[in-house]
This record gives sequence, structure tokens and C-alpha cells, in this order.
Amino acid sequence: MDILSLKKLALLGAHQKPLELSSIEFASHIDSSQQTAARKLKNLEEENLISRQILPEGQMISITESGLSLLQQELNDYQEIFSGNGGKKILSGKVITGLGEGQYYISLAGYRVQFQEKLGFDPYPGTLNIKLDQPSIELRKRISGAIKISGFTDQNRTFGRGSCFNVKIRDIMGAVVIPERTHYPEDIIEIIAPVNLRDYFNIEDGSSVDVEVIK
Amino acid sequence: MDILSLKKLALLGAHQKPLELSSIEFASHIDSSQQTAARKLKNLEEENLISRQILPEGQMISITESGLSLLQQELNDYQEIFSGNGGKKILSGKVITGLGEGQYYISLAGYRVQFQEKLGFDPYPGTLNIKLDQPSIELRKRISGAIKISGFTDQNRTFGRGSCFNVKIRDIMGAVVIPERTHYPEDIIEIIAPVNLRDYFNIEDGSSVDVEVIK
DNA sequence: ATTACTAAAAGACGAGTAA
DNA sequence: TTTACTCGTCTTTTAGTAA
Repeated sequence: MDILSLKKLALLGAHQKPLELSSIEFASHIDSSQQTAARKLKNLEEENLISRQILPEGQMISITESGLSLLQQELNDYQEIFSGNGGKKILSGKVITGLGEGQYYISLAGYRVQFQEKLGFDPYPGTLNIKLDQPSIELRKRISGAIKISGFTDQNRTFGRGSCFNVKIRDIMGAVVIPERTHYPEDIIEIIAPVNLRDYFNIEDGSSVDVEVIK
Repeated sequence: MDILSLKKLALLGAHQKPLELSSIEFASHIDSSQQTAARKLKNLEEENLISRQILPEGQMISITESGLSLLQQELNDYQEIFSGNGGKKILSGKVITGLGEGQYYISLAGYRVQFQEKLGFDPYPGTLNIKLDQPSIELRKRISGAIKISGFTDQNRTFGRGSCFNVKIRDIMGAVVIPERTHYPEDIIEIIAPVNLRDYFNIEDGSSVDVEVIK
């Protein structure tokens, strides 16, 4: 997972538009032989971090979604280092009503057991959905769900994987759950907690809520 | 120059206060054997990126000044990638006195005519030399002199090729000239402009100057 | 407990070269 | 001109240990 080469390509603009770059040019950028440069590009492609179009006169290189998200994670790391670390990460937004799906999924034993094991609490069967404000959306994108939730198969159907990260709402510890779906909205988070957060804090749709990210 | 290990140490807080960390603990962080972890710490120390105090029960690790500036450079790179390229590129550094060669070369008709044609101004016969700070050196390396200056031959000798790129110093448009020499220092830029910049801005050796790169 | 040496295995690199 | 294969060499890693 050659992050340095990927970074170089991004600095050359391959995350914005396809970059025309021969292996020998790339070699001079990363200070290596043409062979090594070509191999690195090949590896990056195999790892799905870039996509290529190989032409007789060179190649067109684009950084993929997952390549970009890897770079974003790196940015996140470096920002954290220099954030002077009085830096609590706060996601803020307003409470909204979800589709009620959360309640169904959380109740499933296949997930519930994992929540108990990996989060250390038995979640109230329901999620508190929050529509994030713009800065929080950006911040949210840079948080990777470090706690992995496995998918499983019922007699009827398959339930997908997901991930979580721990959060704190005032004095209550909970977690944000992120289903691993292709089109999951990035401006909404779903929070689970050992209690019914709506009742506990007496909050309703439109209430502003601050959620502190805990690592 | 193992930037990934250095980053890990920074994320663990070694840039803020000495970090107590055994090689076996570090191994688990970087996902390697204890031997490799110990060797990496040793190497980082030899490269002066960290300083250590080795005790019977482990080691105390601190990131040095130069280690931190390396990390800062990485942050700059990633910020540039995601700066959405509304980002102005600023080269910053301190004014120094050059060897006075600039004055000689710029006066030569063979170059001067090209400057007038390609840059659109008649350069004052002298260069403002700036010693770049570390992040600017990195930025400088990634700027290619898009405006090519041809070499020429006098009755006596040959004068080499070079390139330029446009810059702005406050309200004055100028250009950075890059002679195409094998051993041209990468931490210094030479600026030409229609006026004597030292007089115009009343700057002297040691003054900090910001130079905006124009494309 | 540590750190870190040696030796052997694994992996990365570049020269030559095919396609 | 490209990309990228093979293969010999050099570098990095790890297991086993010493200190």
C-alpha cells in the first residue's frame, strides 16, 4: 500500500482529472528506475487506488474513490497531530426522524450480539438520527469507523457489514453506526446508545445536538 | 526516512511530551516484529528525527525539531491536495545576498531579449535572491518553469538554457529564473522584476518575503 | 522485562529486453 | 516510443538469542 506514490500522483493532480504520465516521467518524480515506477503504478492499480488507461504513448492515471479516501485519512492524521489536541471532535446537527429501519436492524441478534461485545453495551432498539451541519459533514467524512461489524446470513436474506465509532452525548456513551452501503448519505449519522436518547434528554425533531467523537 | 513510523509516534503524542513506549508495543502499532520496531526507532534516532532515552523497562521517545518539520511538510502536501486548488501558492523565505552573477547574466542581450519577449518586461539588471523555508522548498520542487529560456553561444563561450515562472511580490509582477544547471541549489530562488525590488520595497538581507506563484 | 545482534528468508530494485 | 517481464543483486524483515 504505497501511500507515498499515491500522494505524489495526487500532487500532480491525478485526483482532479486524468493525468497523462509515462512510467519514465513518474520514475523521475519518485526518484527510481522506470521499472520500479511502472511496477508501483501497476500495484496501485491492483489495489484499486488508481485506475489507468494504458496507451502506446503513455498512460492516463486517475485516483479512485478509495484512493482518495485513503489520502483523506492521511490528511486527517496529520491534522490531528497539529491540532494542538485541545481538539475535541464535535459533530453537530439537528435531530431528524429516520425511516425506522434502525430499530429493526439493531434488534437483530446477529448485530445485537456484536454491539454488546464490541461496544460494551446493549443498545436501545432505535437510532437517534442527526442531520449534520456542513463543517460536521466534512469532519464526519474523515472519521473512519474503527469498530467493524460483520455481516451475517439469515435463513431468508443477507445482512451487510458495517462499522462504528464511539461517541458521547453529554454524559451518555454511545456509538455512530455506519452501514456499509454504496449510497449511504453522508450528511446523516445514526446513533445508538444503551438508553432511548430522545426520552433521556427530552429532545425532539429539530433540536440541536452536539456529539463528541471518542477514540 | 521512515515517515510512517514517525507519523505513528506523533499520533501517539511523542511530539508533545516524551512518550513511554517499548519496542514490542511499537511493533503492534506498526504491525511488525519487535526487532523491526526496535530497528526503526534506532534508525529514526540516527536520522535525528526522534531522540530516545533507553531504560531497562522501555524507552522514552521524543520527536525532534527536524522530525516535526518533516511532519509539517507532509501536512502541507496533503492540505495542498485537498485545497481544491483555489489555493494560492506562496513561496516564503528570507532575502540573502547572491554572488552577483545574476546581474551579469541578465544584462546579456541573448537572455535579455527573451525576458522581454516571454515575460513582457525588461528586467532590472540584478536578482533578488531568497532562501526558502522548508515547506517552500518542497513546494518549489513541484513547480516547473513553464517559460523556457534558450541558451546561446557568444564568440567566447556558451550560455546555458533555463526556465522561468511568473510570480508576484506584493504589487509587482516578476519571475523566478531557473538556470538549467546540474547542481543548482534547490533552497534558493532568484527573482527578476522590472524594478529593483530591494529599493522598491526597501528590503534588505534577512527580511522575510512572500512570493506568490502565478500561473 | 528490555534492546538489538546475527543469520537466513522475504521482498524490492534495476539492467536487460520482449512485445 | 511505450509497458512490464525475468533474473541477479541489494535491502528489509524476522526468528533466534545475547546482553
